[in-house]
Amino acid sequence: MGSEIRRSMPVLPISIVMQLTDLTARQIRYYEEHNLVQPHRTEGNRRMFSLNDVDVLLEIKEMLERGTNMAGIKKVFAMKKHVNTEGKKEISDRELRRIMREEMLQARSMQKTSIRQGNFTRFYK
DNA sequence: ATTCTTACA
DNA sequence: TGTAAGGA
Repeated sequence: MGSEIRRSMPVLPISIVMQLTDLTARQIRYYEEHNLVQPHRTEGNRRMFSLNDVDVLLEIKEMLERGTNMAGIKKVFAMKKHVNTEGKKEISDRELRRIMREEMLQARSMQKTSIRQGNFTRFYK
């Protein structure tokens, strides 16, 4: 598992990440404030992103384009973390229930958006 | 030349 | 979210 360390290596300055994701510096910093990404900092306080960070930002961008707001994105990532932590092989009924509950809360937290955006099935791939 | 933080006619 | 201001 040496490719993983490489993907986690902080080597990209924000200008490059902007080009790679088509996100503005403002947006990237904003998502960091919400702890969706945690870029490394250089001695001069410059942000340095890893390829994994870029992937996360791309996922955020896609969800944004689908109409998901910050609240929804945060919940999705929180769910992902739990799913990954507890293994994607067997998911207990209890966990499935919790995930579905989170989905409902997410849908409720968003104005008129349908549960379409919360289709959690994509977290199992 | 770049990026950072803070703040909002 | 954009953008101006003032530092680093």
